[in-house]
Amino acid sequence: MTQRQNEIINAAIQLIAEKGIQGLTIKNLSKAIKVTEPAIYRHFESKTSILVAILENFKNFTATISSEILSRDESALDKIFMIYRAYYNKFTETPSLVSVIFSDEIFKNDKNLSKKIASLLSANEEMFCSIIKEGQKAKEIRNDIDNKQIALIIMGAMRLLVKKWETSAYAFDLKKEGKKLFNAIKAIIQK
Amino acid sequence: MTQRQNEIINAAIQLIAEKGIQGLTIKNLSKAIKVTEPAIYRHFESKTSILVAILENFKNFTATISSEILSRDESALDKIFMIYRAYYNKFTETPSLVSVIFSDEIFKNDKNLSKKIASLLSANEEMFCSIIKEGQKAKEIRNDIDNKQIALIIMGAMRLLVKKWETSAYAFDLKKEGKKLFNAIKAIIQK
DNA sequence: TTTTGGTTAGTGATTATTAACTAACTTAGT
DNA sequence: ACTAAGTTAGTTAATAATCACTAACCAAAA
Repeated sequence: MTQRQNEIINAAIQLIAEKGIQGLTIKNLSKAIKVTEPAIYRHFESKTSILVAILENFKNFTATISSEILSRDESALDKIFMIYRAYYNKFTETPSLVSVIFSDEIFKNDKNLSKKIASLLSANEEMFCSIIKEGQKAKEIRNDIDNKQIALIIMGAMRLLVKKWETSAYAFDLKKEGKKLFNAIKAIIQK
Repeated sequence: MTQRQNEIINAAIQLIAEKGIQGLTIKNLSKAIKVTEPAIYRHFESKTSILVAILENFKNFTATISSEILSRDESALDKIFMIYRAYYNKFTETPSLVSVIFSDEIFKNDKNLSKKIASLLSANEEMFCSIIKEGQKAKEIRNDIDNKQIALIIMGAMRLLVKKWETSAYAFDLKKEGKKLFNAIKAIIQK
């Protein structure tokens, strides 16, 4: 990834966040980084490959944090909190990323892309499920509810909080509200 | 709403579900209902007004069920379940609606539209919050967690379940899984 | 001297939308 | 009952604008 490629990717994310996928045109993109339209093609072979790069970028992020957190010797609830925090930090750093990652709409046009985002979501789900299962075995998390249901609740709440943060135009402190939410979830699921 | 207008709206929802907002073109739409492109304009003055009609349609649905359910003399948990069920029924009836309603991406291009969908979400949130508050007063729902956090958890889980149902190409029984989820949430939030 | 990263000018395809026209049906006046 | 006028819902043909993308050229850096 060259500097210019990163610049293009960031501008693309920004554009999607502002105007939706229909706002991501080569014209808008080139205007944003102050070059002419054909200059974009010196750095990406097509518009789709820009979207692929964005997705690949985020995939790297999730792979890194999940492998790092899973390997640690912490309690299940602590692991969940660490994942929460990692996401909130990332989104606080790059708010416009939310619009891209939490919207499969964007990738619906291209089958290749929609598969990619679906696998991202399911990988995340599996991670949460396995952490919860462990927590249940260790009698840290309540056992009367299926781990899949708990994972659904945890992921769903986080996603909605982030989505609300986005629609509020990032008006509140995501990290702070995220911590509040985690405490509520902790109270609810721990044994 | 004439019959033709309804036909157009349904075709539009279908198209969005299949190919995303970028698949919703007047050409595709006219092909779907087997008329020429200009014929569409005999029934809607613009493409945007079709989206407005879809949103208005769903707004009517939510307004109807919420006024109906809120007026009943039921426990808070029962009310929540009835809301859940009403949504699941609606989505089971018109699966493609999910892609439209749960995707603000689609309406991001137009400020008027994005405001509409945001107000839909916040109206829903307020409804859940007030029901939960009542349930807390009646000592039916646990009091140690803020009603806003509980609303976030309830709505978030439902949204994610529906979203998963969509990405699975409606592969499982939404009503059945919805009931399972409700039972889990019930166990978690009741006093 | 070759490579890198830009430019100008243009491609064909597609976009939403409009103009002009028409057949079929409805309504009102005689 | 019959005709005239108007409405409805479609058509063909065309509009300007925009889309992603390309060819050919150029200057500066390696």
